[in-house]
Amino acid sequence: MRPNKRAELIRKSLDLFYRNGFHATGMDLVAAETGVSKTSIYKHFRSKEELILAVLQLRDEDFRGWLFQRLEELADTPRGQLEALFDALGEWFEQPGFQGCMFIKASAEYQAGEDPINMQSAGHKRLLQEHFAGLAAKAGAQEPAALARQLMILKEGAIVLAAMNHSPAPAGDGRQAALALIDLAIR
Amino acid sequence: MRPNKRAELIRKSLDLFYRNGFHATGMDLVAAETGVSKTSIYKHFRSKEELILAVLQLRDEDFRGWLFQRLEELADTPRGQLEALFDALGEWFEQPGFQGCMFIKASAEYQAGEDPINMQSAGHKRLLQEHFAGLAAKAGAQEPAALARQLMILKEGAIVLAAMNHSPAPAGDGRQAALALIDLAIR
DNA sequence: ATGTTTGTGTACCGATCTGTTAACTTTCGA
DNA sequence: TCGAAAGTTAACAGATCGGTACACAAACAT
Repeated sequence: MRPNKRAELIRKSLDLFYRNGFHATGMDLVAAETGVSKTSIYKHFRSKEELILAVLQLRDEDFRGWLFQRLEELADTPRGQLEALFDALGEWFEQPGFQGCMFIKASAEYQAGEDPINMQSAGHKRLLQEHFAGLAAKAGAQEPAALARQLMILKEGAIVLAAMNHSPAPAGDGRQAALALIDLAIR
Repeated sequence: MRPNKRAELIRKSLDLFYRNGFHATGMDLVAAETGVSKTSIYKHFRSKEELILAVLQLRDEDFRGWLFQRLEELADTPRGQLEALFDALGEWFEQPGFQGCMFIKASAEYQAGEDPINMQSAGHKRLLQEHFAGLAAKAGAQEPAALARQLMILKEGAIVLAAMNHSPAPAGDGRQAALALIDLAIR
């Protein structure tokens, strides 16, 4: 399979899983929507789980790449980038196809702690948290890790509520809370 | 069906859906685990969706009843009850079977805005938010609704991260953030 | 030109999905 | 005690699930 075709298969699968959920999306639908026969799919992915893991890896790279770049565009200081977090999230919430965080949904459907899908989802969150902790340290926070954990909590909560209520409003409330917490953590 | 038996069916179904997920739990398993024949189940619930809605209603009553009572036990002032929120959540996170918020998972699996399951999940969150807003108003917050929305974001984020990482730690971080936000909102 | 790899469509596998039909038991009030 | 209501088991629909077998067609390097 040409690398392009493989990448396209993963990306289209991502759209399907993101819109319909994982259990609710059958491999027949994946084959029909991607235009790749089920036989070929199973020649490159030993199971549906392996395809999901590839989808999550793409999502991880895409999302972190987008978010970190957007933060750099919005601010050029570490503190400024932390403060811009919920501005970027607000832009995401307003995108037409926004349906919440793919990793939250993945770990909700595959919630066993030792499940590879759950572990990969947790890994994504860990990478985000480490990035925020690095920014917090550069910004001079007294407890960078603690601030990063607080911002992560705000971020996940805002995503969940925005998705459930189909409203971008939680970005504004999260932003206000984040600014206050950042202000307290960095003097 | 005796009311007791019906209630038991719903409660056992709740456990199954909570542990395994909604799509991943078949009605055959529900019948086997509850001891109620599938024929009888479908005599009292027209579809799996109706059973899920009954389960969510029970969960809503149980959870709000438990949380609000626990807050009253932990503090006797409105502000104290808001401050005790993450102490109560921490207790929940440490319970053996904790697997996250049932409504977040329900709305993740049934994410269409007009889906009754999604609407019922959003209704549960709205009731919680209104309760917090009432407490915030009694506590003298300048913008009770805004504080309630911020606390909701913290709450959902802490639940999601505690479930994904199988750790009660987010309760402590959420508590610290909540105390700071409450202190800023109520002078 | 030829043989190998790679992908294709199609039909199929056994299992499971939600939901139903039918005949038989239990329960329980009149 | 009798008869309706409600529950039971068991088999069965029709569809879909994840995954595979097989025969065939295109692409490719040699």
